[in-house]
Amino acid sequence: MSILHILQENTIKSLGELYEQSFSENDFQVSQTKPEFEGDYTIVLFSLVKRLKLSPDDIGKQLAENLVKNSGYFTAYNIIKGFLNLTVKNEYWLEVLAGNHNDICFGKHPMNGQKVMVEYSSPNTNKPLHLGHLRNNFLGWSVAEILKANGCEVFKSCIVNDRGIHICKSMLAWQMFGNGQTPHSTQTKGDHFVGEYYVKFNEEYKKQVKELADSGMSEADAEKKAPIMMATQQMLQEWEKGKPEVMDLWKKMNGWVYDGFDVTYKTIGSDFDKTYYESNTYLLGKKIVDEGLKKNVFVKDGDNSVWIDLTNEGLDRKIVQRKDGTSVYITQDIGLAQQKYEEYKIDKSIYVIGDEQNYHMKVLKLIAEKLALPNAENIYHLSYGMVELPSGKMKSREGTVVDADDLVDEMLATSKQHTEELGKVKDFNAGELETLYKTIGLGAMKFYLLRVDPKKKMIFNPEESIDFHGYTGPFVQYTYARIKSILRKEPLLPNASIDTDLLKLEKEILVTLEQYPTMIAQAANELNPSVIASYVFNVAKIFNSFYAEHSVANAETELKKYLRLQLAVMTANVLSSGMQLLGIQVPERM
RNA sequence: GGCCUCGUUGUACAAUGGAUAGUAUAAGAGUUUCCGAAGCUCCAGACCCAGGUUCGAUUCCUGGCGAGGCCA
Repeated sequence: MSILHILQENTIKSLGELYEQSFSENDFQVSQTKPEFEGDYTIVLFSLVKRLKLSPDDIGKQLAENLVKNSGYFTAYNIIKGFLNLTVKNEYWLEVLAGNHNDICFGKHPMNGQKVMVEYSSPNTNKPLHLGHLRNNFLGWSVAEILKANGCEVFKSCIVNDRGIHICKSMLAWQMFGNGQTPHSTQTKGDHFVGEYYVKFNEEYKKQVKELADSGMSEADAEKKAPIMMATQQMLQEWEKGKPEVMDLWKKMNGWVYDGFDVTYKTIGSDFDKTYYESNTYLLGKKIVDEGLKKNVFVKDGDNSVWIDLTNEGLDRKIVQRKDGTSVYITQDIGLAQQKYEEYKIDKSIYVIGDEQNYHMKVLKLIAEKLALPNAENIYHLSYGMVELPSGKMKSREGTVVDADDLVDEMLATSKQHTEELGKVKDFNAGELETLYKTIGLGAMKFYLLRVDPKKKMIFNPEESIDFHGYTGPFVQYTYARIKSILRKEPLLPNASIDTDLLKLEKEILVTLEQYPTMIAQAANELNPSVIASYVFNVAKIFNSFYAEHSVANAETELKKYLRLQLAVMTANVLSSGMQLLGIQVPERM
């Protein structure tokens, strides 16, 4: 139990004794004491003033006296303008340190029996991954790890959008312009290869539309009547009927794409416990429509299309099956939601999907609830904002989309350049250097994309992300490597006793380290890795400022040296653990 | 047109309704015979506007203005 909880419980108890009423933790606020004041934790007294009809000073004084006398955890207090600052006894902090400094699992919570699925990444197979996918992948992976650390059993899943008109576009363009070329024959990564034909399709399409429009056809008609588009529509129908040549082509080209994706996923560290393919799940929609009609959740219109009325929920009437009997995305998604539950018996289902789908996901959840799917209320859309560049928004039409692989390459090159400029790694061999560049480059990118609240749109600045100064991944990695270096030179040896006199900065490190379990719980609760990112950075910063002034080597006494080494070990463990939750590689040297 | 999200220093990000609105960068001033200066110390700069609720509002509510997204 953290000192925060201890303080809350004792405060509730003390208030009860003093004023003979019952209190809860919502009746007052506890926060960490600001550095410029004396004390470790602060109770804000204003919320109690009205209820007790006493002045903040009186309440503070009575409460503090009681806490100091009875709890056994607090040694001193002061009251400033309605804020009660309490000092926790040194023995408590030293016990935390002695008991946990060597525990590499410190901060992680025991299994709680909850099963959670995190669906993320979810690519289309007609083009390669881009910058937006990177935010998605890093978020999904990190959230899954954070939930595990918080005690959940987690299944990572991915739904591959492997069918539909967009795939057929690439396929048709390859038939027209491919000349039998393959990723192998052109030395191109498979997903990029297929993506090129998607671009070629659009170029040809635009050309044909313009020709038709020039010959007098209306713009709208031209868009429908362009031969290449009609051929694509026909191919989609043939695919749905399972025509062998089309299926073979489809399998071949998707295979190329998967080979490409595998490489990217391996580089960025994404993995999945279960991959779903839309080609297998898109028929689940039909089952759902039947079920919905039976339960009178859906209604059939005169033209045979099926609808759901969500006007009472403040939304629209929404179509769930077209008049030709084909299902729409939303119904397929509900079918898959049901299948996930049946296969894994999950308590909670998290979808990492961009915020442009907020409306879609709201409807999905609502329909699932109306159909009374198990745990429908525990469908959660982890919505994230778009990633923009300093130069502006990414627009596929304008060709300003940043390719994931290209960006990763750029990050590796930059990390190499910066590292070489510093010239600190002369004793590294070629293999170690390559690993290091990857560790730094990817660490920089992950930290930068995760340090922002997921809900908010953000600007990704590649140059700034790989800066070794400031609020960045490399700074945290550097701090870790530096601690490991100190510990190599001066290992921590067992010692019977420890200095009980703490410097203010030593205590600041301890207070911060002790909060790690709370931070994991908060990050899991909010599904927000930025909580961990800012915490880890804070730990690194405090460590640096402390050891700049108070080195291990020059410690005043042996007891001080021992204490500082213990602190260094615990800091390294927390940094390492936190970086792993963010998917960041932990360098022993850099 | 309807619905949703967001406006915080030059820039990028924080802040369960609480202390002097944090942090990082860039700008300015220091700091390497000292365990890693990829560090540390100091300095200066911001809540879109107008109302309302409150002991107290960047936060909650209403209305503007501005940016973005979704739907037909």
